[in-house]
Amino acid sequence: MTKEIRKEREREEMRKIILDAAGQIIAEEGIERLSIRKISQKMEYSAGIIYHYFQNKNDIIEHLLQKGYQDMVSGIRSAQGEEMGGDPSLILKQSLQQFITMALEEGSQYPNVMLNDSPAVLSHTSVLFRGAAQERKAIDMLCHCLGQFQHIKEKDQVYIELTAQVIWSAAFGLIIRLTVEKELPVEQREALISHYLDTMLVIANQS
Amino acid sequence: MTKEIRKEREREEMRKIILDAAGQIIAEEGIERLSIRKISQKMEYSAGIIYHYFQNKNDIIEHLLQKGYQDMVSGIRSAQGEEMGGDPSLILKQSLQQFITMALEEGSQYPNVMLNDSPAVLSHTSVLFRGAAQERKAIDMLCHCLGQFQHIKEKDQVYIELTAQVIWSAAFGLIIRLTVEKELPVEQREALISHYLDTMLVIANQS
DNA sequence: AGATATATTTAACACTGTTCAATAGATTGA
DNA sequence: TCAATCTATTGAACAGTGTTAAATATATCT
Repeated sequence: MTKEIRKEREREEMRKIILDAAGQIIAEEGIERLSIRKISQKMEYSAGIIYHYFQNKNDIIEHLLQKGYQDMVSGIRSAQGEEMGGDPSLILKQSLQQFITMALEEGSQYPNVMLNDSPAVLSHTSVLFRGAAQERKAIDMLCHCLGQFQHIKEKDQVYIELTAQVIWSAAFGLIIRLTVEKELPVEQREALISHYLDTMLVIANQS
Repeated sequence: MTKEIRKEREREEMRKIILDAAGQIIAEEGIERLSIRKISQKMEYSAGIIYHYFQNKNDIIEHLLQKGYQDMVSGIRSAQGEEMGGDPSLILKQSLQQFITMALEEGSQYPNVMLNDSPAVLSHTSVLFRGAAQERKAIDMLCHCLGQFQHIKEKDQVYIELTAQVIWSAAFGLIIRLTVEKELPVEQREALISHYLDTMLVIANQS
């Protein structure tokens, strides 16, 4: 009995070793330079073994992204947990701010993982949506937040959902933009984020 | 003299042959399956020759994307050219509608070129921004359009630019979303686009 | 201890993008 | 027209890729 548990734990440890090695390589050279052989080399194992722990290279990348995404969602959640007098505007603003900040950090920590500008990558942007049961959580949090605005209370659930989706998509587009356009000066980045937040508040505050 | 002209024309013809072959392969199998050897095979030339006409594989892809982007911009321009009584709301709505429609078409015509969900691709999303002097044109058109709204007239140029950027980013995020989430039912897609358009109009119509 | 199952390595396969010396073809000058 | 020059094109090679499968080592169980 306890054997299976230990075996499972060892298996999980090995998976972590692989993911860590991959994450390190991505951080160092970018995801487009990630290769199975490089991972195995960094792990000091042979290349073939990786396929006993992951289906393929994509599987590895998706696991990395899933984790990044999870961090972001829990980041938002903690932002919503903080006391701010129940003011929905403040909560919304803070949550979106937190989301964008974390996404951008994630994207510079694993440069070109969340999003990328090299030939081999923006591929994985998709995982932000596709793989992500986490995404649904984030949108639900947005819906809940929107439901607390005065004028939105009168609308139906579909309206709230659609609005959340639009706000969410807009955040996503902004993040891609800021990730891709590396040469954009800091003050312009901040102005853009700030204007985005203001604009989303306008949307939330009036029909 | 005329020799150089003809040589240049032949060179351009060869480049077109390469681009067409590449575009065909992408349309058939997706960009992640595009390879130099496949292009050369479809052209019925050897692989090496391609490097006499393009620097590398990316160069080819960027040329394809540049073209797609150009089409989109001129699509918006023609939408703005149409008569609609000078109503800025209508013009804005129509332009954004046109942009989204064309981007989604482009993305299904060259599946996974403009955007992609496969491991190897969303890479090229970047070109929508990076390579694109065209993008600036589109944003300028947006700014011009926004400048015609009553309450925006009073704001400064920076405000207009930022608003245009936010609207643009939001469109982009929406396009990615709709491109990636292939399984989303048509009516939901349309509801999302429609709500996006309404929301952008809200932004344009009040501060 | 031997048998069984699992972890790991090694070697191979079929690809990839890219480069470069060799060749074929056209263009030029004498 | 013939040789020389230049350019387009080929074919082979290089160093790499993801992935698979048989062989081997290691641990587990009877």
